[in-house]
Amino acid sequence: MRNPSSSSGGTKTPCCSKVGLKRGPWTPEEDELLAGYINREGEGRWRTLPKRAGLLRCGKSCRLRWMNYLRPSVKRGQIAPDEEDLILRLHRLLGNRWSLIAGRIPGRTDNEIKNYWNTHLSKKLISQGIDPRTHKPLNPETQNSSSNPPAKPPPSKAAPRPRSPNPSPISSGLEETSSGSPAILKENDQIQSADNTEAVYQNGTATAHGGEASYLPGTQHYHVMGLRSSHGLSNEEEEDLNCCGDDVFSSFLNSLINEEAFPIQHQLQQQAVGSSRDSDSLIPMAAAPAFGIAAGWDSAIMSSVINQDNNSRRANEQVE
DNA sequence: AAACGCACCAACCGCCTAGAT
DNA sequence: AATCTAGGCGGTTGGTGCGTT
Repeated sequence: MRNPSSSSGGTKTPCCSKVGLKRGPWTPEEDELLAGYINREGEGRWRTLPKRAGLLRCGKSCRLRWMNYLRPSVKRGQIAPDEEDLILRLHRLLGNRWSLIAGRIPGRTDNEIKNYWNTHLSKKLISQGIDPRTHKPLNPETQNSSSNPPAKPPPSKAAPRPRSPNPSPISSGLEETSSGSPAILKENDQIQSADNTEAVYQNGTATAHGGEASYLPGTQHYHVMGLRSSHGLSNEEEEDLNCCGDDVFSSFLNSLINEEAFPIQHQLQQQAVGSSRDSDSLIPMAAAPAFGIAAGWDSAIMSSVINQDNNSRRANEQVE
């Protein structure tokens, strides 16, 4: 499928030097070998798994095949309307954190959700005049006339799907500031929000001046805004989080996901927009109102989702 | 019937982080 | 502290099928 020698100059991981390894679509025989081996021996040690299982594949390829296709818990078939709705809501809150989104939709993989987003939902939003990245109206004028139907027609069919080698810097409103630089909070970092609310991240606690105080215990080195993976928490930290309010965070997220939360959000956003000239701020709806609140929401959301992610992973492990 | 273009999605790539040494 | 290894993530690619011309 791809030319192995085409990798450009950068450092190669051992896995990338796949000399004599098979690539491309998996055959039923390979699937059987892989599934059979994992059912006998369990997941893990992906690098050496192919050899032990008698496969001429790299470990990454095996892992991907198992995770996205062969796992018993993977749900096949069409995305249901309620799943689609959930994806939309979660994406509005989380941006392109596909694995986190997938963690809240049982049986769906991050790859599947990512593909579905790129091929269906982003187009759907565009056709509704909504920017799929920010979930804001594409045409600023429609922002002032909220009751109007989407005025922006979808781009012509000729518009190619995004394959740019230099994708837009805005991958997610949650992790980008209006200047386009990642908003990754470290200890004592300060962020100036659109409404001049200052947020300070101190010693694992995100606080806000001029906004609502918030908390996120035990995440000193975690990317609160620019969350990258779910590995930020040690087991102890996870336990801490679990014992001090996973349920609260989870239900909080659920309430954000649920329809009834959005009127409040919208109201707050209107206030923020009204007090800010930066109406193009990339902070998404969930984070737009006042940064102080947003920081708390983000933290809560991230925390909740991380735990949900871990919980579902544990559940999956138990099932398997 | 053939050629063409588009949409879909499985698979790959590069990069990052955590843990081990 | 530095280096290595493994696992995981998001972005991107390209094969394939299907509809249109």
